[in-house]
Amino acid sequence: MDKEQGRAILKRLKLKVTPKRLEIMSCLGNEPLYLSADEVWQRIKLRVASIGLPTVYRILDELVAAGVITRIFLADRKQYYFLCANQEHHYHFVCESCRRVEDLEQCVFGEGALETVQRSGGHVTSHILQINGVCGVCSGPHQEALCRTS
Amino acid sequence: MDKEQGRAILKRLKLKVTPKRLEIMSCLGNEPLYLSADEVWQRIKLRVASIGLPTVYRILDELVAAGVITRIFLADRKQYYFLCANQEHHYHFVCESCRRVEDLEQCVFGEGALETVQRSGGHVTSHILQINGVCGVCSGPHQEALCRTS
DNA sequence: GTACAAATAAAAATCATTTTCATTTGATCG
DNA sequence: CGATCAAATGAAAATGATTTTTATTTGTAC
Repeated sequence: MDKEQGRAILKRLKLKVTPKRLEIMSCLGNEPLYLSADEVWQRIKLRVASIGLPTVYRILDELVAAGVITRIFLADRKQYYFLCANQEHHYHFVCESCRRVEDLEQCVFGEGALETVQRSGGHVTSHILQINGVCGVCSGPHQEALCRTS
Repeated sequence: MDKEQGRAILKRLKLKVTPKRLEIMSCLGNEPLYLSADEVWQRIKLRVASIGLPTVYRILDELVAAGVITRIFLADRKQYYFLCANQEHHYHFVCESCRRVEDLEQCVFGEGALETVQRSGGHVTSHILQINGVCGVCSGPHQEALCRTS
């Protein structure tokens, strides 16, 4: 994710191309881990003078709403953000140890669920499918949780 | 869910049988909707003298940890709680309009996801599968969102 | 009944997130 | 290029769900 890609995405979304938006996209785009808003802020503060945390939240919300980044819910009630290069799959395996996110190749959202709802006249507006666990690297015998950030 | 059932559950969990725990289980057990901690509090306050909101949170956390009730995550960052009579299925369709929860008969968590993770040496510790939408009743032509609480 | 660990009340603290409002900045159009 | 205006931002404060702390009360087992 370079500046030009970021610029193109913002243009497509009809959002103004500002240095802070570019920095946030660049930050998440070059980061294999999911980050909290505060963590994004800490990282780009070094390069963008005087950006406030509320601005980070606003931009992250915009990008989530536009589908550019994914919001990840964990049990600590904090929200995390992840930019997935693969725009086709929307299911992730998130490692609770090293925070890396793996794409799940297969859509695991079976048809049965949709049918159950539709049969009774309802409709599905959204769903969350998130598989939590510990990835192969972190499960290795000698490096458990070694790659943990923070 | 009557007092005797609640008492049996607490005994099995090796938790003390207290009036407040019984009231909270009774409240959720007779409620077809998912409720916030505050809403549970509002309802049982009427019947249990002087129960504090922190106690409600503590008891709800215990019951979630024990698997008796389910925590529901919505976009408003509040946590909701639901007691599902069916202890066998763990997938729900939650109506964003009337807050009712429907059981999804079929396990929609495909094998593909598990295999992808296990092939790389990782393991799954938990997952969230929650389908949000509007149920058949609320989707009806003349009563959209009419049954919404609050 | 007694003893002791567990449960609770009450008040305050925590802290991620949002709001407000004044100021600045990017995009558009001449 | 400069003017214009809506959009974007900074800074500070507010919000509000949830948690912590500590002293007191209450189940439970003996």
